[in-house]
Amino acid sequence: MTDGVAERSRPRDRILETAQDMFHKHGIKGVGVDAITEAAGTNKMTLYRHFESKDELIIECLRATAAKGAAVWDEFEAQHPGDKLAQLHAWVRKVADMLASDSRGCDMANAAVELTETDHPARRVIKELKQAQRDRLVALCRDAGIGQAELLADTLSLLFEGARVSVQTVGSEGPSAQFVRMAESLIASFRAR
Amino acid sequence: MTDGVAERSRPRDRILETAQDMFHKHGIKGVGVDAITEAAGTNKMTLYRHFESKDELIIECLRATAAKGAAVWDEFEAQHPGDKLAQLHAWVRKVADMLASDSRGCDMANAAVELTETDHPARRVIKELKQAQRDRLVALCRDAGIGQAELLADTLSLLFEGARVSVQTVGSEGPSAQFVRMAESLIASFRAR
DNA sequence: GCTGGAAGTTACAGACCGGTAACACCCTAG
DNA sequence: CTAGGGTGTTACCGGTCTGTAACTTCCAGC
Repeated sequence: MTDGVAERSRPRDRILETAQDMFHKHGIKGVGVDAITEAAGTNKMTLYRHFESKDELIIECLRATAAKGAAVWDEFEAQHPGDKLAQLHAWVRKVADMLASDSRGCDMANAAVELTETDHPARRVIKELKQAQRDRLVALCRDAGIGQAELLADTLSLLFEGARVSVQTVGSEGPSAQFVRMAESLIASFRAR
Repeated sequence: MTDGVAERSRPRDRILETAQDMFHKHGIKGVGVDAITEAAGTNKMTLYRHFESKDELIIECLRATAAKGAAVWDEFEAQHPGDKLAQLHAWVRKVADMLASDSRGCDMANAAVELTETDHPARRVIKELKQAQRDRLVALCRDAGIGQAELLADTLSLLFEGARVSVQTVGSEGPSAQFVRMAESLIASFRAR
């Protein structure tokens, strides 16, 4: 039987899960490794047996978060098999849900804000993952039969990214409240070209 | 004669200027008060004689940065007196300049990412300043004779915010490179309605 | 020249940080 | 039963952080 937050899974998994959650809520520099291990029901030595440094843990967390995001895209395909336009609209709704239910924005973007050293090992990972996200959105737009797929995907990307930041600064009643309307009318106008 | 970075102005002004610069480059949690005072050519005691805490210094820095931003808007008015549409286009160009010349994004947004405590004193200041920014953009759009001024301003706000974040994650060659094209075609389509 | 306030200096308190060493424990595979 | 690897525990290192105390130095206004 699992007991509450920290499942009785293997320590490494608990650490990774807990670290993702705490980094998301309190920021990377706002959480120490001691706090993570305590919340994960383990200890610092065990963490350092599985991750060679906090930086590596950060990277693994970002990869795990991105993998969860990729899984959501797979759900779109499962729910609307072959219907790329429906998948695009599902993405818009999903984004709106995230904006309404979470006020801490994108972990990768937040990490990029916090980790200012240009040669920080996490930065290239962030760039890779964000480019993969963008590529997937471009492919979706293209496969939905939209002409200027790159431009639409980039525009939607910026709206998305901006909305997640805006929620953090002025809350979900600010400009981000109009995200669905903006995205839908954008998609419509690109389809009309 | 001023010697390099730290002008021979009054210590409080030097601290404020230096702190703005260092917070912007290295993040709030990435800079200690000792480092600020040293770079400002003064010392920690003097800082704490002028600011009651680091948090208050942060707030003053945000206000100062916002004031500089407001001054840019005044330049638009000076360069295109009465021509609100030209001022809107000047804003678009200015944003593009910022995206190309600075890779560290908006200080207020970055602060919101770093200061995760919901009751942090800086958070309400960030919200106030961001709302003021938004209000000014709405007014500009409305005075430019655009019908759905709020919606256009909110859309431009999200594009802007998203572009500044995107520069931090994937660089200035990513989606943010299309900002001008997106903004201009948006303005055109709103004007056509 | 004197005085008073602003600024500089040194030292320190107390907390937290990432990371490591040494050792005890437990549980499973053989 | 035993061996060994994964895990837990405690203590510690060296460094950094915000913030303060006590004292000295400087400089402008009178």
